[in-house]
Amino acid sequence: MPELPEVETTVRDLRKKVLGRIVEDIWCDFKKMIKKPASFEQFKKELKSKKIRKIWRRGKNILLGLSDGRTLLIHQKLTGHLLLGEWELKKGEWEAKIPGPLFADPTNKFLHLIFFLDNGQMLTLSDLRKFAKVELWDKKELGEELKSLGPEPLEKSFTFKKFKEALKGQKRKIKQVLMDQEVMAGIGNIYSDEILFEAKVNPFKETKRLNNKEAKKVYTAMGKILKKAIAVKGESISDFRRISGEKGEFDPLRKVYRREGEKCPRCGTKIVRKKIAGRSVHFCPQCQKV
DNA sequence: TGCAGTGTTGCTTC
DNA sequence: CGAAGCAACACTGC
Repeated sequence: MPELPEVETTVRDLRKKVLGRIVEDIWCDFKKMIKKPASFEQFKKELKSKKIRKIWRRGKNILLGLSDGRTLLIHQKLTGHLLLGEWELKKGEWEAKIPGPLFADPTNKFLHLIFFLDNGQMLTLSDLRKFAKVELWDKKELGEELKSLGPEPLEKSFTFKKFKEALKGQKRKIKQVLMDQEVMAGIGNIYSDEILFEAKVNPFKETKRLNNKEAKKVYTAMGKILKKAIAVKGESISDFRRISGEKGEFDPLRKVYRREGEKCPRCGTKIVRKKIAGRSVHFCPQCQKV
């Protein structure tokens, strides 16, 4: 599940490897993932010969700025992840050259989209469940598209004061609010559980019932957990991999997510799993009392 | 064996 | 309007 730390990891890896590269050709076997422009042929035509000039992140979106001023937006959703391989020209046709160790990992074999680049590299999207979306936006439309996203949790400008304002008037439980991309952008199920454990706040806590001290703890834990996760290149409990195919190293640092029945590392109480609005939530019933 | 569980987003429903 | 439910999809585990 690529959330903010995984998307940030991908973006930093991409900057090192594909900045300045030119898209020579594109292959796709699941054209429904290309949402804009509507036709794949048009998408291919518009991307061909364009240079990748800028790479950044907004929430969970990967953004590639192109030499014609347009931007390629990739949202990996649940199981999508980008991988960097190589191609070679055989009998006048592109052929993907797949590094053995990378594609020996079963999560890396669901290739549905390939960008053939000008230096013999290929940037591919592996996505088991095929929920990922890819869009090509004009500059002025992109701003409109991203407008609904809330602030970036790690931006310096997202102060505790701004955080409290974002929580103001919320009628849902704190876990739901942290995961709402319009409130703040980039947090999903894994990191909301980990942040609330770190803050010792119960995920079922009604947001309006958080006192200043608790809100501060959630805010501080949010910064701490997200930065830590970025430093170790994200989690790989499920499908996420770095573009090299390597796993992120957050998994052993995970305190509660998917640890139902295991002992809380703080107090030894068994971690429980419950549901909030149809999604699983993991927490320590002792450390995180309502 | 079959079916619930997995979790992001956007659309539909209430 | 806001919140809940469900579909998009495919594989795993019970």
